[in-house]
Amino acid sequence: MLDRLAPLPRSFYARPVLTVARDAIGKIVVHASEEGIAAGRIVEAEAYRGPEDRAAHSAGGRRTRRTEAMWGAPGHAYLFLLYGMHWAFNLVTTAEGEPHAVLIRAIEPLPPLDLMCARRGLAANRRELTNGPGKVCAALGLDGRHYGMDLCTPRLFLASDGGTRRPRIGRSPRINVDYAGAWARRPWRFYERENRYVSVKPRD
DNA sequence: GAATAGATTGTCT
DNA sequence: GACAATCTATTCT
Repeated sequence: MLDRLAPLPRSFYARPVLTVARDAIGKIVVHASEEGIAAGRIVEAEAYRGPEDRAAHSAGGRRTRRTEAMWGAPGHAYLFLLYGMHWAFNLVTTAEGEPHAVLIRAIEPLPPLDLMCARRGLAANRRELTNGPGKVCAALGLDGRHYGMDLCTPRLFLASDGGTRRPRIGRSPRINVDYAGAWARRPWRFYERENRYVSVKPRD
């Protein structure tokens, strides 16, 4: 099943970041590593749009070693370390020189589940498997080594599910960006309604 | 179910 | 030296 999936083209990422974030819901992330294959349906994602968006790492035009990937060409991976112990996975979007990215906050794991369960130390069908950005990276086996990786290769990519399931999409403010003032209240988080793997319960 | 504390490290001021 | 787009275990109710 998973081996029949083909990477979405770069044109998928080379669009406005809010469009990509919304369109990412229902897409499948695949990571094929030496350990094996792991994949899931994206059920929650957030858009970050520097330099004007004060919640983005690229806010105010910040361009450092850490944020460099955000400024690069669309269709690449931006990963960063949170709180010294969890990685977060983002899609670089829009165009080179525009530091926009989509944070993948939650996925619904797809079989085979054994590798993801082993990496998380949890039984299958536990929603804690992948209901948060750090958990997604742990389950998929993503970390700093994947920084800047091209998402249009068979190693790490997004794919369409072939339109088998049409997600009902909800919107809400982004999670844990209170420091960004008015920007924190923008509804730039997208999620699949009623999906049990969505991290923070939306109030809709 | 909600609230809280503690973990732990690369990056930037 | 402060801090971060978080997670987990624990301790409540």
